Amino acid sequence: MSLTAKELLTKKGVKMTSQRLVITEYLMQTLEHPTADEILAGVAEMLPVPLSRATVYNTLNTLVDAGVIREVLTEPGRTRYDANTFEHHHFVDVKSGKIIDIPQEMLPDIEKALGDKFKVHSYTVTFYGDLEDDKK
Amino acid sequence: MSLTAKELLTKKGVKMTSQRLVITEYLMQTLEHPTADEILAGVAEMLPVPLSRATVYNTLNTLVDAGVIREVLTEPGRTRYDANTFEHHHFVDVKSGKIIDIPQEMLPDIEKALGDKFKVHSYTVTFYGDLEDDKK
DNA sequence: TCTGTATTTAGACTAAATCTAGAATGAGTA
DNA sequence: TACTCATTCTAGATTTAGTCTAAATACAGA
Ligand SMILES: [Mn+2]
Ligand SMILES: [Mn+2]
Ligand SMILES: [Zn+2]
Ligand SMILES: [Zn+2]
Repeated sequence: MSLTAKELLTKKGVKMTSQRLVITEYLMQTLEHPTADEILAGVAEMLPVPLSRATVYNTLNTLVDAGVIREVLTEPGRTRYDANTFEHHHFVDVKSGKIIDIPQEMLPDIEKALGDKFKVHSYTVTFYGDLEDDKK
Repeated sequence: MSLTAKELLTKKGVKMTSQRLVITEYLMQTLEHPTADEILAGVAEMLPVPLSRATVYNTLNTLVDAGVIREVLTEPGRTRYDANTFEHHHFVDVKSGKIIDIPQEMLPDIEKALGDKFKVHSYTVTFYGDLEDDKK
C-alpha cells in the first residue's frame, strides 16, 4: 500500500500547496521521466490559476531537496524528474529515448566496491542500449 | 606508451586542425573534467588566432562523435568533457566538486546483469560522496 | 595555381534555469 | 472575524549553455 501524494508531502515535511500537490501527483502517476517543460504542460490544466515556469522550477527544486523526487541526468542539457524514490537505476533505449527503471536488486552490489577512501552517499547507474522488441 | 594527441586524431580519422589539436591536448593533460567554457579559457592563449565559442562546441562534438573524448554528466545543466577513453566511472566529492576517475576494474561486472531484454551498449556509474582526507 | 569543400569566426539566436519585485495566500493569533 | 507576517506564487527579466547563420579562411586535390 503506497502513500498518496498528500501523505508523502506531509511525511517529508513539505508545506502543502495545490501547485506542489499536482506536480507531485503528476510525477507519481507516470513511468516516464519528464522534463520541467513537460511537467508544466501536463499539470497546468489541473489548476484553476495560471502556473508559471518559475513555480514549476521552484517546486521541483523544493521536492528534490525534501527527497520527494529525484533528478535524472541521462542526456546533456535537460534535467528529468522521477517520483520513484526506491533505490533504482535507468536504462535508456537509444532508439526511442524511453527511460526504464532498473531496480537496484537487478544489479550486483557496488555500494562497497570503492573501499575506505571513498565514502559513497549515493550512486546512479545509467545504461544505454537497445530494448529488445518483446519488452516494448 | 600512450598516443600523442596528434596520433590519436589520426587514428580516429579526425582531420587535423590547430584548434582540434590544442583542445585534445588540453583534455589529455588534465585529470579534471572541464566544461566547454573552461576549455575555451584554457586553450585560447595557445592559438595565434581568436578562438570562438562555436568552434569549441563544434570541436567537442566532433571529438565526441569520433570517440576521441567523452561527455560526463554529473550535475544538471553543465556538460563536462573527458579524454580518458578507457572504460571508467566517476566519483564526485560533494564538498569540493572534484571528479575522480574510477577504473572499471574496481567495480563488479554489471555489463550482463540486465539479461536478454536489454542490449547494453554502454553504461556509466556516478558515485556521490565524501573523499576521505588522506586520499586528497 | 585554381577550385571546391571543410573549418572557423563573430555574433545572433534558442532554450534551460534562475532571479526579482510585487501580489496572493494562508497559518497563527488577538 | 480581522490582522499580521512569513511563505509562496506570479510574470517577466536575466543569465548561461549551447546552437545556428553567413561570411571569411584554410587547405587538399586537380
Ligand atoms: Mn537543481
Ligand atoms: Mn552533444
Ligand atoms: Zn526512474
Ligand atoms: Zn573520467
